[in-house]
Amino acid sequence: MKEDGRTERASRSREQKRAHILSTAIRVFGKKGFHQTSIADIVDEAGVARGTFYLYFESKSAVFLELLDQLLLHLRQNVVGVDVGAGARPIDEQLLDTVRRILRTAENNRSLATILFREAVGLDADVDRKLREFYGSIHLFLVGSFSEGERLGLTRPLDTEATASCILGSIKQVIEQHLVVDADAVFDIDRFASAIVSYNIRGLMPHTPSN
Amino acid sequence: MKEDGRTERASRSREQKRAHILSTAIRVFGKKGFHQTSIADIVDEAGVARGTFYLYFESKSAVFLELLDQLLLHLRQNVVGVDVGAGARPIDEQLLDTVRRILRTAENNRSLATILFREAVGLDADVDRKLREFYGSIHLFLVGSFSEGERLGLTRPLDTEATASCILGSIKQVIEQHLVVDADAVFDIDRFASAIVSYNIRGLMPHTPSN
Amino acid sequence: MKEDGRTERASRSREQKRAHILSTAIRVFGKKGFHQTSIADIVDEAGVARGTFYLYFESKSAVFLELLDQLLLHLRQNVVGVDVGAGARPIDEQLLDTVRRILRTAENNRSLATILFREAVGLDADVDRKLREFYGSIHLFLVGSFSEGERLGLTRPLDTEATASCILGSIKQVIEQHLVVDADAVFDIDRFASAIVSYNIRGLMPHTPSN
Amino acid sequence: MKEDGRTERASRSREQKRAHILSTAIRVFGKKGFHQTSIADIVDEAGVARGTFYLYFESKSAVFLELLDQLLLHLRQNVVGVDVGAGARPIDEQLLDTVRRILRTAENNRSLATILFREAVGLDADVDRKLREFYGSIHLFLVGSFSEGERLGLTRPLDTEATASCILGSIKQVIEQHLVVDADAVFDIDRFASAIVSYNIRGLMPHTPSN
DNA sequence: TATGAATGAGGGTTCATTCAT
DNA sequence: TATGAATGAACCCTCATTCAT
Repeated sequence: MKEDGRTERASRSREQKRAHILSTAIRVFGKKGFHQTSIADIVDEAGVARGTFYLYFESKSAVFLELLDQLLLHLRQNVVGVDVGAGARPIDEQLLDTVRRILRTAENNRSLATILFREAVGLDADVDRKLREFYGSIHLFLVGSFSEGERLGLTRPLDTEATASCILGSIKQVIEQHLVVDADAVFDIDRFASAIVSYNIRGLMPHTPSN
Repeated sequence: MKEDGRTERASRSREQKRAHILSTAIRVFGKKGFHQTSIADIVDEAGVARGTFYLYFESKSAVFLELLDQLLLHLRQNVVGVDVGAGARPIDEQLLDTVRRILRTAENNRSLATILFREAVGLDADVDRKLREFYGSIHLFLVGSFSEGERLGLTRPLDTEATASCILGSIKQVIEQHLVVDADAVFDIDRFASAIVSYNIRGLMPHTPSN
Repeated sequence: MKEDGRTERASRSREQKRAHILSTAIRVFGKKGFHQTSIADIVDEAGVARGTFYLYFESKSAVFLELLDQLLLHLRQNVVGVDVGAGARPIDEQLLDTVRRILRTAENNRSLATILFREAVGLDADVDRKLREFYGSIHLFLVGSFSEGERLGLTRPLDTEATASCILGSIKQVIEQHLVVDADAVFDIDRFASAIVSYNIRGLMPHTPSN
Repeated sequence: MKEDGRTERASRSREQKRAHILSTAIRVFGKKGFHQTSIADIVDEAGVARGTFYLYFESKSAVFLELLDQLLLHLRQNVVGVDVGAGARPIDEQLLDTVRRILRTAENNRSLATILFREAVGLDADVDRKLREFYGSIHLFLVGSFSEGERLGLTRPLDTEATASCILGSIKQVIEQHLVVDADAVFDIDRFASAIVSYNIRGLMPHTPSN
């Protein structure tokens, strides 16, 4: 039977509908919060039947976990180490780029970011673990970078763990305050990225730059 | 009249019972989280009847709001400006003391802090407003301090708003990471306070200290 | 505090309400069958709120298990061995009494019996196990009785297991056919008890009685 | 016209597919029970699409009704009267053959028999009526046989109705106990048929046979 | 005929809150 | 004031059945 065309089309449509429900869920979760959002809210907004939701997602928690994964994946891709090789671009420029990418990702996924910052913790064991792993891996990455930086003389000696928390917290707070709380204000990525890097760099570098 | 004594005693007892229920609620919320905690959990643990709870608190949200108030009050009391007058103690020492007090308050109210960091956001409109006000006032205070500091030549020119978020985020993250997430580890207040201040000061000061 | 009276009264009332819901459940299950009965049916008929049901019973299955226990207990109490001692009443009279008691128990709990015969099997693992245990213990008891009877020369040599099934089946079928299926007909206990015993005895006795 | 061939083939295939689904349903119902079996279980196991099921059967109940019909037909064919004419084989041999055939039918359709005994009653009105009719007709047949037997002096005077229930119950219980409950044990047809007939005959015959 | 995505009524259960005692 | 039984709205989820392709 030559059903490829049909199957393929169906498959495409399946993907689309799944994506449609997922993006609706993101929007609604972002607007009302996880606990305040009922399956009814999502399916009403998405214009599908109650049961349809369960064709694509196992449960309310499952869809949340999925959109969380999606955001964490985006963010992870933007956290990269700096290139310290000869001929590499200046470190502060590299850092600026990284922070910019992170902020841009957050801005492009404002609903997701809102969810991440407003709801994600304390939801359920799976979500908690996932978040701990995510922040844990970022934390670990920063700790490693500081050790390396110190070895290369790029940073002063630091309490690497505490400092990693400080930097992580800086970025989180900027996103939370200026993207999530002040949801209606424009989010000036360059401004905030510069401020973060400038603030952080000066706190890390062994010598004050001449400028 | 004997009435007075009775009333007073009753009144005292009323306050005590209220406090008893409140502290029980703090404990239970801290252990299980807000949504996972039912009124049944609280009254069972407190050893009072279901209805009694509603004699002292309007609702589940109301009790949460109250314990939130309690924590925010504690914290607010510890955020004080530095004394820049002649003969004042060195600024970094003053800052160190402030951060120490904040961390100590968090440690002394670990359940409350846990709730604050894990549950408070996105709960309901009242809680949200209260948190926004709290962080907003801290933020404002920091912005004001930076302006003043800049005027006095104590800090370099800064994006005051963004930098305020960075500092706030640093402290929040240290508490969240090392007090809430690593709940079983010892929380070395002096170490973390030093790290925070050291990290922040060097990022703020116009000139690198000589050491 | 002298709350004994209140507590006691409350306790009594609690028992009564529980019994009320249970008997309602028996009636409704008996009328509509387990699967066709919803919690809504029971609480509507009992005149209590949905949630009230769950104050007294853990689940729909739990209430079923409980009423099943109740009936099996009644029935078990009526299955007793015959007294073969000197001066004991004639065996057939004793058997007649036993069968009469069983049938009477079934009649007095017609709804329960209906449920037992119409619904109980295949419902869920717990129920299944309980029924298997019940019939198994009856079966075992009969097998033992036959062995003993054979030893005493009271019965002819038999395939004890198969014969136990036959007798058990006889009684079950009489109840099912004449109490459950012909629910509107009068259930003449004496007649059916006599028929069962007469039919069974003659199949078991080593010698045909002279008449 | 080639049409015929195609139609015939299609028709054959239609019948085959129907039979395939039906036998799958029997297997699945027998394994999991009616209520625990979903349409999804059946179509998955059968390897057809959900909608296809409804091309061949009206509903879940309808397919159950049909497989019930199938089993009842098998069983009905095996319940035949004894030949009392001159030169006929001994009555007990004839009865033994009948019981053997019944047990063999049950064994050959173990899934169906399991369904019959574990699920059939209380399912829905149609099934109930069908079962009542079936057992009613067997019952009627036995009652008639006893009347005839009494007239011919082959049986003692009996409460024909009650006794018919007893015999029916014996056979049912043996099947239920030893084929359905002890599903893993070997089902020794000859043994159980002998036991049933021996037990029943001696309970029915006016005189003890000389052996 | 065959498909399988879509439907939506209906299920059992929970729990914050009320209120008669 | 204290009690705890009672309430019932709201929740998440299932699944027999339908229907566009």
